[in-house]
Amino acid sequence: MNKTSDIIQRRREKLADLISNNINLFPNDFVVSNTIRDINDAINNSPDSITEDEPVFVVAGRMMAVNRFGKASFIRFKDRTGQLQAYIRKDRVGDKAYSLFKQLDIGDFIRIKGGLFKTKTGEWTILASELNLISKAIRPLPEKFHGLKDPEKRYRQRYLDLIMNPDVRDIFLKRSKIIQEIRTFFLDRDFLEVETPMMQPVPGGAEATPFKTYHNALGMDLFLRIAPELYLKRLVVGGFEKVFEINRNFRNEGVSTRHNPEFTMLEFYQTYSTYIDLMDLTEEMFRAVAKKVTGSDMITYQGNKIDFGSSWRRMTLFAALEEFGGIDSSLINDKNRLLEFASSKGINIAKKTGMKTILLGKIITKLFDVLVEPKLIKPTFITGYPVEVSPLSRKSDSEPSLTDRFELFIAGHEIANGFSEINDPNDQKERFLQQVADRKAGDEEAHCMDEDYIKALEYGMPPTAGEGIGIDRLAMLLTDSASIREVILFPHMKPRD
RNA sequence: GGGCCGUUAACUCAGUUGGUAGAGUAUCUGCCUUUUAAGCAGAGAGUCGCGCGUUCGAGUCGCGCACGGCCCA
Repeated sequence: MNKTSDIIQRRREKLADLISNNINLFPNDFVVSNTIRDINDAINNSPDSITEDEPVFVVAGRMMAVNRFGKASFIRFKDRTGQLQAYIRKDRVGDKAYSLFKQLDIGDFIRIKGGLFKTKTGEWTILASELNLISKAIRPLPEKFHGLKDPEKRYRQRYLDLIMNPDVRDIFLKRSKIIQEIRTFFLDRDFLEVETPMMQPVPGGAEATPFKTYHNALGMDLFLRIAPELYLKRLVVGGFEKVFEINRNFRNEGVSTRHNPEFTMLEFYQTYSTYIDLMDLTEEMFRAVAKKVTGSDMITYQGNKIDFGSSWRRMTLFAALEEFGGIDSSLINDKNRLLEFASSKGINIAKKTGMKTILLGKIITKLFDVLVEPKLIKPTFITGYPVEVSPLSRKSDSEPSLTDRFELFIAGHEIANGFSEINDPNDQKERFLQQVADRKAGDEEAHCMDEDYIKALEYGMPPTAGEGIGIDRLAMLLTDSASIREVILFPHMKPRD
């Protein structure tokens, strides 16, 4: 690592040579007037009026390939908008510029001024009348044909991945577009975009282990948020009747192809509606975003065709357990028989929850995770979640042991979670107290009491429904990515050495 | 946490039963004014992830560790 490789050593010698010839390797006074897109537009719009002399373009970009002949060269360079070939002739740019050009390397940034012509093979090419070095690369880029493949290097040095692999670049362009389209979707429906605390004194809104930090001046512990939920609902109390936030959550758990310790979540809340309305809204939003981003409402994910166009199946948790998990409905309310069933399938529920007495709801949702979730390939809303695993969801009027809640599954992944909110402060307080008791009983991910949130509810919150959608997982679906690391620019990695 | 796989030149990869470390691209030198992974001739470039062990001798065999990938929990 500390030993300079041959190739970099040679590059450094070349740099010293350029410097001694008074070449500024990092100038900052060159005007760039055009993008490669401008040039392509000109070619597409009026190819017949183009000559070697006009129009004249001034573009800049990173040199990606060079074919050198004696006194002329073809190069390929790219900017953010595309890639273009240039032809550099010694008799056109002059002896001085050409001898500088001969010392340039793949990876360097150059500026070219010139008109366009078509080569023998019919490729539009800029014919340089001026050529400048505008930024020098000291390290060599990976080889052009095979590119950069080593996944570790791709994640650690994402910039190289982005330079070398257009598919990777495309994924992140799509990710950006996904977020932009979501934002547009909600703004168009009169939602207000807000930002709520990332550092919270009481971590709430989800079952997860938080990251802990410390505020020196205030002399207090703070937690990186595991969800924005309780703050967004405080805003609903405050009169923002439709709010959304797209931002990071942090959960102190392992990394996998589906989990990164920080991930992006969309949460939104809308008054005077129910979880049923949100299912409809969710379908509408996914359809709109998929169409805008991929051009179609039929996507392919890891070989599965997934239809975002037609309406999605809705079924209860119990029905799903019966249909996909092979669990007879007579078992659903019988803890012991369910536990027997679980162990017959090799599922150790006690180990998973860490609790002395295991709640029925925990057993059911764990069985669901293992037996049903991977089979829900087509988009499916699951409803009817038990109260004990839904401490922020409104109890169902018809069946108070269940809640007005759904989760959305696509391609075997949980994508969204939504429900009608509890707006009765006494009910919410009881639920928190039960969570505190569960925590005492060994459930380390149970919710904490948030007195301040109860106080807010006591001022009155209108009937509201809210939902969270995992943006990384949505991005995985719409870019056909098997791992969450492929849709996060800088996934967390252990430092080397 | 467990299992499997990977780590060799700047990049992508070979490397046989253990016997002087290989290729392509890239780099450097020379020739070349329409190439498309340009071509021709020549050259340089390696702590084989790290450590310990076995052996006359380890990229190769064994043990441990690190980092990464996939799968399972």
